This record gives sequence, C-alpha cells and structure tokens, in this order.
Amino acid sequence: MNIIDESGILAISTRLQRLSEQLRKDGALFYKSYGIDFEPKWFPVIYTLHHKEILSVVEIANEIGYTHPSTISLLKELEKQKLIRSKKDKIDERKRLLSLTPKGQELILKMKPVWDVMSNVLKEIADNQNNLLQAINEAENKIKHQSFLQRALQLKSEE
Amino acid sequence: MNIIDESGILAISTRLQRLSEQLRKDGALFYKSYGIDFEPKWFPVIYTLHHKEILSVVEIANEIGYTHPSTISLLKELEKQKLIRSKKDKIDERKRLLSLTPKGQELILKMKPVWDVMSNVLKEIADNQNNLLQAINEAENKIKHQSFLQRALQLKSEE
DNA sequence: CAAAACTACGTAGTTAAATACATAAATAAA
DNA sequence: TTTATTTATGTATTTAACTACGTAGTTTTG
Repeated sequence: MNIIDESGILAISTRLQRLSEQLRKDGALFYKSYGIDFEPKWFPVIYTLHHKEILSVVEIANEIGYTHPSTISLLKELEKQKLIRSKKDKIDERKRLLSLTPKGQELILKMKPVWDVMSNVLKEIADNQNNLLQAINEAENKIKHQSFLQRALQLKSEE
Repeated sequence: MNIIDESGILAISTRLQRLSEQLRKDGALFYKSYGIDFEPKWFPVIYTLHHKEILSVVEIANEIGYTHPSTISLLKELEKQKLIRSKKDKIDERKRLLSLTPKGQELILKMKPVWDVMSNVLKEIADNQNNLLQAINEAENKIKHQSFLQRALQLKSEE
C-alpha cells in the first residue's frame, strides 16, 4: 500500500480513476432509486442540449469536452433511448443537428431534483479541508501554464 | 464549458481521468528523455518487486491495488521486457513466484534519479492551496465511511 | 479419507475513453 | 472553375482498467 505514497506518476492517476468509477456507479444506482433509467455518462450531452437546444455533433463534443468519436457514441445511445433526435442541417449538408425529444425534456424535469441531491452529496464528499474540486482546478491550471513534462525537463537540466 | 461547473456526478469524474492521462503520457516522455524505455504503468509492479523481491501474482495485485487480471497483463508485459521472471512455487503448485531479473535491477538504478525528479514535479503540481493528494485521501475516506449512494439516499429520504 | 469449500491463476468479454484514418461537403485560392 | 484546404462526421482500432467465469491445486470438515 505504501507504494501509493511513495510512487511516482501512477499513484494519483489510478486512485482518481477508482474514485470516479465508484461515483459513476453510485450515480446510476441513485437514478434507479427514483425509477429513472439514466446513466451518469449521458448527463453532459443532455444537460448541454437542455440549455443550447440545437447543436451539431462537433459543437456538442466541444461543449462537453470530449473528442467527437466519443461524443458520437454517446449520441447513438441517447438516440436509441429516444431522448434526443437529429436532422440534417439544410444549409450545411455535412452537419447533423441534435436536439432533445419531448421524452428527453420530460425526463429532465424528473431528473432535476435528483441532480440537486447529487450535487449536494458531491459537495459533501469533495469539500474537505482540502477541497477536491479546487485542488483539481489548481492542478489543472498549473499544468496548463507549464506541463508536467516541461517542469520535469527543466528540473532535470538544472541539476 | 460551464457544464463542468454545474454538472452533477460526471464533472469530477471525467476531469480526474483527463488529468491522469496527461500525467501518464508526460511520464512516459520523461523516461524517454533519459533514454529509458519504461511505461509509467509498470512502475507499481517494478517498485513492489524491488522492495519485496519475491511475490506471487495475487500478492502483487494486492500490493499495487489492482485486480489480478489487470496485474497479470502487466506482468506479461514486464516478462516480455525481460524485467521480471517467474517460477513455480514448489510448495504450492498453483502459485507463480515473480522476481526482478538482473536487467530489471539495473534499470531500477537508472530510474531512481528519474523518479526523484518526477516525484518533485508531482509535488509541485499537486501541492497547492488545496493539496490534491490530501483532497483525494479525504474524499476517499468520506466515501469509505459512507458511500455516495448511501449519502444520497439519506438526503433523499430526509426531504 | 472423500466431499465441500476456498484459493490462485488464467481467459474472455466489456467499458469508456482515446487516436488514427476515411469520406464528403464547403470554402478559399490559383 | 478546377484544385487545394478545411471542416464535419463517421468507422476502426487501441488502451487500461474492470467483471464474470472456468479450472486446478489446497485446505477443511464430516
């Protein structure tokens, strides 16, 4: 176990993944406890379309911060669930315009109270002496400013 | 982008994965900058065998905190790299005992200074006003004590 | 000591993301 | 107005983890 404490690059990495998987599973179960058949991974697309109404594939991908192939597979699932639908853009024939179905819009109404609870619980779990979200923000910002690799190479050259 | 800020369960989850992937990639590149052909994901096994010398598959899995199938695939890679080797346990014929090869031991000597730098950079990145490792520990502990699901169900029933 | 339960290992299949590549439409440039 | 470039979408493949299952030794129990 103390590998984790002494380890280099992987320590944080794997633990973050675990944590995220757990949260995802519990999220799905919590939806189920409301009789809602919804997977947490669908949230970003649904939420985006709830606010933006009509978007193309790439636009959604950018909004949710995934690559477009990943986004396409989410969209496929959501179309299968009849929560979203798509039609061709008449102006630009390459584009596929996505929007919520009435079923999708109804579902959102049902999910809103669930999201409320989830959001509070998440706060409860992540808001400690060291706030997880803040810690992530701060780490992301540091990396944005100068990557792990750049920092490491610099430290190496200083020796 | 503000999906991320307002989102429920996925916000943290996906960002943690991204962060970890970036660190992993940079880790690999940094090894390469020393002319070392080593993948960060191999670290836990190598490090464990460096300290424990001889362990079975399941023992390693427990040490590194992975399932045994995942561990087996790591072990396969490392055997292909000739960094570790295995022999049958004479007492318990089901067991396969793993240990470092001389090549593996040599490599560790070369990697030690690299690990030092990495470890420092990781500290630099993760140690902010909100310490990422600490934040993870704290979040993990909270979940250990009461899961996301339990907390959510409780909050739900209190309404 | 034979049957049952447990343990160690391995394989197969799944998942959620990514990259890399392919195609077709739209736009810009010669 | 062809040709080249860029953009939008889609498919195929890869990766790193997982769960589920099967088999073969080992240990425990009746």
